[in-house]
Amino acid sequence: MNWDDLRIFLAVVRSGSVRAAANALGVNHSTVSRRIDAFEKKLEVRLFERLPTGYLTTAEGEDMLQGAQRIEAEYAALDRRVVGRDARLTGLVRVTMPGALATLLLIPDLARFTEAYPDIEIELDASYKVADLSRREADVAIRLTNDPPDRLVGRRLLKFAKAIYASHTYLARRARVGEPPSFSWISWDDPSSGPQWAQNSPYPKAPIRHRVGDPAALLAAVKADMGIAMLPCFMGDAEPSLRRLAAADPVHGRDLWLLTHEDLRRTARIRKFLDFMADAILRHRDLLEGRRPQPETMPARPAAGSAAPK
Amino acid sequence: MNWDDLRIFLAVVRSGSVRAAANALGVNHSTVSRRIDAFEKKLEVRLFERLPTGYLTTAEGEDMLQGAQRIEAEYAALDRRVVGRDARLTGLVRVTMPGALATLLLIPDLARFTEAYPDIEIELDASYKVADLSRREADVAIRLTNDPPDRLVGRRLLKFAKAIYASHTYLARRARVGEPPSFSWISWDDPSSGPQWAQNSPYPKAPIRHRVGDPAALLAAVKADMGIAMLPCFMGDAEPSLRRLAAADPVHGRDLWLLTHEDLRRTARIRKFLDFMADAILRHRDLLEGRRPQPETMPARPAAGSAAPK
DNA sequence: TCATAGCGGTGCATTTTTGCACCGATTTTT
DNA sequence: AAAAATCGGTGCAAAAATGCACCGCTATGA
Repeated sequence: MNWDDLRIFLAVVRSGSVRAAANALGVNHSTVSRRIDAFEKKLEVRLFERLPTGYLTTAEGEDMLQGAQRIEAEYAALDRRVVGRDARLTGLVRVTMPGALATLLLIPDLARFTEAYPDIEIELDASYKVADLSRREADVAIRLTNDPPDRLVGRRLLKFAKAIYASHTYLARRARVGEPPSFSWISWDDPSSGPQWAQNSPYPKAPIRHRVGDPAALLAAVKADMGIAMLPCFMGDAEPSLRRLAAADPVHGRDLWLLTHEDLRRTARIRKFLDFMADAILRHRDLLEGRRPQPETMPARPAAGSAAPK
Repeated sequence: MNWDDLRIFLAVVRSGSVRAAANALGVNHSTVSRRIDAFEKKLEVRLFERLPTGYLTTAEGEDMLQGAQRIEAEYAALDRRVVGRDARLTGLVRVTMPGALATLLLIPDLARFTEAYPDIEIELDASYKVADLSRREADVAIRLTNDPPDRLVGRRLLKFAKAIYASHTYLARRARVGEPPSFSWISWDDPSSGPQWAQNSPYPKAPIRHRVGDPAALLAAVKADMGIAMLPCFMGDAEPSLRRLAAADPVHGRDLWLLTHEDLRRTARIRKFLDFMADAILRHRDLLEGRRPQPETMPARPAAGSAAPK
């Protein structure tokens, strides 16, 4: 058996089509089609049904899946073992972090790192997908969580702050002195927020009028006077045209972690990257923890009472 | 990582050279050389030192070995799982058995099996190497043992008999009536026999004059009047020119087993083969258990006492 | 000492694998 | 209903892998 066939097999099982698998594998879709055909011929087993919408794994294919996954896990462990012993400051570091954090804050720090270590390459995944570090989908994760996975090691750097923001223009129009504010929410489709977060907010009566799935777009919407929104403080406080509402302290829902896999923590280039980025992020600590608000130019009073959502 | 690289790596570690590995893998030695070079370049690790006498695994290569072996074991299990579900009476069955048993007894039975099942192919390994059935070096083992491995399933068919034989001509020359016999031993270089077996035999004073490493050659040497030897009864009793000495019962050292791997026992073609060969071997039971001695034409008296070796 | 047998490595030809471009079918979106 | 986007599959050219034949080196055996 050519052992590489299983790698193709797994990609197709997971992706559901030869084209998606080809994308994941970085090869042409015709290659995947032919590799699966050859693999089935060799085993004399039908692994997939060919449908117009893609490949459907057969019962025999399902039957191979657990064994294939164990093999994949072993390859990943071997790979980490090899990479883990690399003492050189050269090579690739794969990094995953929230896109907004990258784009609006940390890209200059990444740039400084690559200048300091010209033989290290960064591959940045800012897609919000949760990378599997055991399979080296990423080597380092900068992640917002209160529950880091057991297999990962790293540092809890700081408490990540959010607050409610609006534009000056919006406030001038919607929050006149002596009148209750007539705000509406722009919400972020964030699965980690429950459906009641607006009701638990300082503006429970404000309706959710817009929904935006991308944090950068959310920021743009607030700046465009479309409503109020809960934004990370590093985003909101960096914009002169925006103002915090609810003069109370911002909320600290989750922590910001800097994580890698146990097997990679001694990899020289990864250690350097971790140390460098810990340092860089801690220099942004006040901004990230919400201690750099814009000076108030037009105060707004929130409704009495309720704590803001996480 | 191209997962097939590990298969090449393992073969080289085990074989000690690219040429031996190429033989084991069934490819050209230049392919192995290039594959290892490419693998090392990809990992940026030196796995082997190149010596004039072959490849020597480096510390980094040794470090990968256990992981690689686990991966190999998983592939083997997957392979068995796939083969184990094969309900057709077609395909290859790999069989291992002692060469002498094949050549001098069971080849006609194998021939009858392949006539009965024309779509099943037999690959016979009669090399005396102990095949690893978990890696499908063989699917079926006909094996002399008193300690079958736990992972294998099968039947203990019969007690395998050996006895001391000489040619008629030899006996006429060396065992005259009224005189102590002046025999010498031809021994088989069998690591499973201790060094004292001759002293524990009925002819402890007979010196070991010859050593022969191949059972077929041992038989030929006895027929050529070179001495006496312990032979399997199915060999000795089938030769009219030979006679048993020590008229006592032959010795039954080990049992004859018919074995396969647990995962393959439901493979249709393997079940058929096992049933067929069990039947065939049991039809040879009397011969294999030593109950078909040639009629004595010139009896010889052994020294009093000692049991024969296993 | 010399012949033989083993070894690793490589140029070139052959074979195999892969990518490209395209096809037709089906599903989804406008 | 039509356009667009997805899908699986395939002919042909390009790229990669492999085999063949050979080289030079070292170790072993006669």
